[in-house]
Amino acid sequence: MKKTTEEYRSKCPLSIALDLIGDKWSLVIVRDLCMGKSKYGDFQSSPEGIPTNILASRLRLLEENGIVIKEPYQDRPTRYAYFLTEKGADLLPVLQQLVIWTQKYVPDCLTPPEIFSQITPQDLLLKRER
Amino acid sequence: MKKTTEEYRSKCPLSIALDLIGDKWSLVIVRDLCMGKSKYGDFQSSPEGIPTNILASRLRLLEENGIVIKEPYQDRPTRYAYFLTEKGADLLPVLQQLVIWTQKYVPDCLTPPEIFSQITPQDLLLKRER
DNA sequence: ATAGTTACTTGCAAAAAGCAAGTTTACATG
DNA sequence: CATGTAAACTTGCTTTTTGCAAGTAACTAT
Repeated sequence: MKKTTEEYRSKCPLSIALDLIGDKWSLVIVRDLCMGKSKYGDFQSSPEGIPTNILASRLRLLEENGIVIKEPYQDRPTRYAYFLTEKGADLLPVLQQLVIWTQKYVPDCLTPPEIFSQITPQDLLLKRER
Repeated sequence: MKKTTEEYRSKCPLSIALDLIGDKWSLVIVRDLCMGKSKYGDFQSSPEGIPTNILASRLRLLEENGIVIKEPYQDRPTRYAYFLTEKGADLLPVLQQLVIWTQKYVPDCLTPPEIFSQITPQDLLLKRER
């Protein structure tokens, strides 16, 4: 995933998207955020087993790119919970299409909770506000 | 991108999709195929400037994963042109959603040809048959 | 005969990923 | 009070992947 200051490979919107979130881990974190996870340990406990240094660096990059924001959820020590921004929530249709594709072509993959295919980016943000 | 024989990180359809095409280059090649490019040199000449060894390895993996097929377009020496399979063409909605997202959030990106947002996976395969 | 084209492969250096261990700050227990 | 546990990271190091440059093979054109 691209550091914010670097240049894009081209001005094609597809390649820019891949510069920003085109790696093996970023969208896995976004998926977890869509499913309501918000703390560091939540992401670590996902079945893919993301290495902790990669998780920390991806959260930083996702924040730099305006896809997530972090908010303190306690003091002493200050700990942060992570949430999707509108920009991040708008990645949901991308995730949904990826899931549809895999479901069609990869036999032994799981079926996500029904709600996953039904929610919209707005739903994710509304959940946030409550 | 995943070698065909390896295991997936999990059985989640999202992470499987990323195991298969979650890297910086695979979908750039799929984009070019959607736009009618088919020869090695066509992919090389795209503005992103894919390194030739990466291009060769990605075409091999995309073929192993059933996303592209190659067909000889001349003999002496035998040269192959690459085309999307149905599985590959069905990645179009993913690309379209990625483009919508970038257009919404990244100011100075280009607008793809109007046809790109209008075509369907079936159109790509029909084009093939002619 | 020489140069050019197309589609690659090979070798090597640089960058990124992955693993294990360590650090920090605080709470909980005996 | 000392020890242990937990959450959220960071650091160090090895392995893998990427990226660049150069080389190769099989023709075609001049």
